[in-house]
Amino acid sequence: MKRVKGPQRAPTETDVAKLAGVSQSAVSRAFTPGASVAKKTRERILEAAKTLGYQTNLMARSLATRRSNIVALAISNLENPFYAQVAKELSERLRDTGRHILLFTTSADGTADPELEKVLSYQVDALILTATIPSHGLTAQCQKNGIPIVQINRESKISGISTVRGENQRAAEQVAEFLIAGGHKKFGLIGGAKGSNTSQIRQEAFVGHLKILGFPSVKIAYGDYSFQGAAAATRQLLDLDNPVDAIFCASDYMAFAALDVVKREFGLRVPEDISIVGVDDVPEASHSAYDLTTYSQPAASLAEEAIKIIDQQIAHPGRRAQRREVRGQLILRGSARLPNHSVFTIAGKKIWQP
Amino acid sequence: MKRVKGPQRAPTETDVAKLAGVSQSAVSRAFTPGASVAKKTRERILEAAKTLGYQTNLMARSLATRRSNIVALAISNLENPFYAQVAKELSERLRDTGRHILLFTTSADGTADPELEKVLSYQVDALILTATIPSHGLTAQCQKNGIPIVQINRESKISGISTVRGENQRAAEQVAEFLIAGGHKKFGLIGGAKGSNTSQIRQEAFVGHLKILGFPSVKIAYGDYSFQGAAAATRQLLDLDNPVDAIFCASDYMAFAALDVVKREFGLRVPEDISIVGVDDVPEASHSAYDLTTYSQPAASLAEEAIKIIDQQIAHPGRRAQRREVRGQLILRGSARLPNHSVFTIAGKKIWQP
DNA sequence: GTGGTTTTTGCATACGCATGCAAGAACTAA
DNA sequence: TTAGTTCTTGCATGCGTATGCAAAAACCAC
Repeated sequence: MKRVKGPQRAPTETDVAKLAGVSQSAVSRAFTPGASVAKKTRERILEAAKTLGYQTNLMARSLATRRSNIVALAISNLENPFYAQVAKELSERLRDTGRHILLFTTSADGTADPELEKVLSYQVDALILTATIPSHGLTAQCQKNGIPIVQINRESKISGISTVRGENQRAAEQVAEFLIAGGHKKFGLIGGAKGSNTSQIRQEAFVGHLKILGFPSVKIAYGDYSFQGAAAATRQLLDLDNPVDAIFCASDYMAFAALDVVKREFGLRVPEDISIVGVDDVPEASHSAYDLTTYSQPAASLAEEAIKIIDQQIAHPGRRAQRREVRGQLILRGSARLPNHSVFTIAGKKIWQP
Repeated sequence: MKRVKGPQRAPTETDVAKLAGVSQSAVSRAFTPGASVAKKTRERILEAAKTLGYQTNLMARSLATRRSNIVALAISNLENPFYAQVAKELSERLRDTGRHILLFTTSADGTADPELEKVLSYQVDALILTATIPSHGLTAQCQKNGIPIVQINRESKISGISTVRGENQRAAEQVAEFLIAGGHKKFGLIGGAKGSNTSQIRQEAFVGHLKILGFPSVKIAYGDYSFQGAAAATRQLLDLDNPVDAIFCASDYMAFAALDVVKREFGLRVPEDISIVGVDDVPEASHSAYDLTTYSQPAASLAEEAIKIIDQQIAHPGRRAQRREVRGQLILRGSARLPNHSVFTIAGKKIWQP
């Protein structure tokens, strides 16, 4: 009795062909939808493939077809549940169309990661970035090779890059109005990274809108999108001579840190003493531990739109980059004081309709 | 003036060779560490490559070398911050050795996902599973082709699969002792999925140890590792005629749900009325919102060990599967009553040393 | 300068799959 | 039955890189 030892090589189309008594090309066609194979032959081939345990070698296929069915996903903040959720949504949607994600965790937000340049080596079909800005070189290369780039949750001035984002401006403005309606007077904002334009847009809209409405002085600190950074930023805003009584955070994740500091270190009551509002509406925001009022930015829609853009760009390579905005809404919970007017409860959900 | 239109094909080694005035093989060697190329030639080639923006085509390379430098990672619970963290750690460590992650988000815990079978098509060098059990077919195929499989945080009876896990048994026993020392008498446990052996081991150890110590009756409910599931399980344990006053949860993520329900729905004070203990010590556990007492299971170490195993298996294909246990410790925070003896504070950290 | 040793280089081929082309098989209509 | 169609099939080649082998070049010692 002979025992098989050591790793064997996986069966190839040639192996299958031999067993089924056909040519390698026939086998290839049997696995190519729409190719010309007789029904009977096809069955014979599939059976042979099954008994051998044959699986298409996608490396070889992609070498021949110049399509890998792999999409690169660059994430800087996987510990932020928002991006974890985006990753999950993307993964599931891509899977449904037979594609998979090659994961790149980039270091900091903002600047480009040299590691990311290697993306092209993998012959990916597209590149999705969350909270990451690609280098000029990478962008140029992708453009040249017709690889679409989509940024999620970041604007980009670079013309070749498509964009999917939430309602940054409207979110900031509505939060501003909401906090004013709640009776607040001393506003603070915790931005993300200074280089992040998403954060910047929200900041400008928040500050600008408050100014229009009669509150010209908004205190600003930066949390760098990290938990620790946001905690430090919160301390900054509360250690002022005239500390703020309402904080708008550029992400839920940072808002969690703000809540922590506000309650534990400063002993403040939320929302009686201070209101905290975030952006994203991650699942944790609804946990009673945080119970965070926030402007939502639905990960599922972001993922969906991003993939739509990719597919369009692949189908029509010439087409120019797109910018899409996904709708969100203000989710009223317990971390911000409710205005005593214009708040309605519909189907158990609180709505603010000024 | 001629404008370049449409996507161009990426430059190949042949292109570089032509520009540098050498053969394609020379270019290949210039990019292969340890290959025989004259220093001068190499420089000329690298320069040519640079001006053309050449990047190795990894599909072609992996076709020729039979190594893809891609590791498949299957994750069922990306929304659980513990696994997000594991993914991050894995990604960073693999990146340092020039490898990348192909992400598979599998559906439920426990059973095999047919989608995962496609893993082999990508010619991955290894397969890392978190909270996922591969099908027999997949396992067999991997064995045959010499592709190592490592499970993180799950045991496996299957002989071909390596395992990296935390101290499941010790964690459960120590938590049991700790809760007894805290004066608790009515114990509950929230398990993960019924099919999860990790959960089962913890359950048996917890129940068994409590029995030895004189508490034979432990109430059990299953949270299926999901937030909603754990919330329901908590209700179950508290709706009993004789409700529990201490709950051990098979994961921090589920413990968060338990805390939520206990506080919001039942109005209980933690830890005065009830103690909640988790396992994992995810970053969120230290947030004051949860302030969760938990037995740690360091993601970084899990990732590190998993990769070590992979590398060993690749280096020595014959070697048999390994099982490793990563050490953790009981992290004392505010969600569980402290015993009034044997608790010490060292460097700001509370330690329980019975 | 010579013979021998070591390094460097190119040629040819393999990796596994896809696909244009032409030959062969099957089928249709008269 | 035959000529004309339509389907199937195999052959040959290409995708971009790696590598064994032998030829060429460079180097070395005397």
